[in-house]
Amino acid sequence: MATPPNTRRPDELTLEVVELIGDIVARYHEDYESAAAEHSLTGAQARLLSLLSLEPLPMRKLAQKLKCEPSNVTGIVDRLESRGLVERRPDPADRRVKLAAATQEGRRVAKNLRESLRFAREPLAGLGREERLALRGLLQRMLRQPES
Amino acid sequence: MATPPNTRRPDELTLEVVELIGDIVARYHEDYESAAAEHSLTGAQARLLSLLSLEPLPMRKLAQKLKCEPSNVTGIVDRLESRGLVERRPDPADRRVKLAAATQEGRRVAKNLRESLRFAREPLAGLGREERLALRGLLQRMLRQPES
DNA sequence: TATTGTTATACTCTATAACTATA
DNA sequence: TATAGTTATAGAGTATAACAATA
Repeated sequence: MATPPNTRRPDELTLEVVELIGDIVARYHEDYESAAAEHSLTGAQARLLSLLSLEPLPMRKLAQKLKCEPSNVTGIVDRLESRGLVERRPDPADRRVKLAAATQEGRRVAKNLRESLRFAREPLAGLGREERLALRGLLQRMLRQPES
Repeated sequence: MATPPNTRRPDELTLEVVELIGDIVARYHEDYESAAAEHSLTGAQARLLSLLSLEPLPMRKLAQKLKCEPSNVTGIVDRLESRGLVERRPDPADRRVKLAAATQEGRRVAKNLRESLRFAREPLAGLGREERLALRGLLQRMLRQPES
């Protein structure tokens, strides 16, 4: 028999776990925003800069990754560009495309940002290696669930 | 000897777990925002309404819980009030205070909102009872870590 | 004097629609 | 025609500072 569609009301344990995840999410966000603020960045700017610290991306692609409209990306990149953290380059293959890329300074800031994320150290500090392995496995399985 | 302050660079496994948590956070947020949008609410409005569905709160207290300035709460409550989901009541004990409270309709919307949070069902659907118990334990221990 | 809530202001993020330059 | 990026616009969230009412 196939698994029935999951339309039942979640049980007590599930709700409890969902609430805990909500707490983790809140904690993660606070840490992320305050780490960004320490570098005079907004959350959106920090996320975009972090993406670009890995590789240059077309504006369109950035919008997809940030899950926002392309018109928003223009403004965020504008602000980062005016601070010298990001630059726009032409795409040799398609003259319509502009590639946004982190400058050297931008990569430096992105690196500092990553390292100042307290969340990376503190909440996990109470877990031993075995527990982190277990947590990793559980999170991986959760993320492997279909979108809908 | 006391445990040394945790200033070391996080190891590979920790970074991996942090990244997974980042993915979970992103997924949770998408779901939360889209559940809110289905009820024509913004994320901030949904969070505030959810708080008030439990108990009436002074504007000041709401700002603390939402971790924003009190002046912002005025606007969010204004918008919810204009839709009949929230109302302001005087506090008999202190005439400076205004208590924000969910209306009956507001509580109904908050309940729907909670139940339409897909995150409560799907990502956890792949985990059995034992795994959920393990996850709960791990998350609880993470949240028990000090703030700083 | 201190506190509560509000107003005024300015900035950022957001979506939508219209525009341009390329393809 | 279709696509990439931009501009214009309007609404919402945010912090800061100043204010009225109350403690």
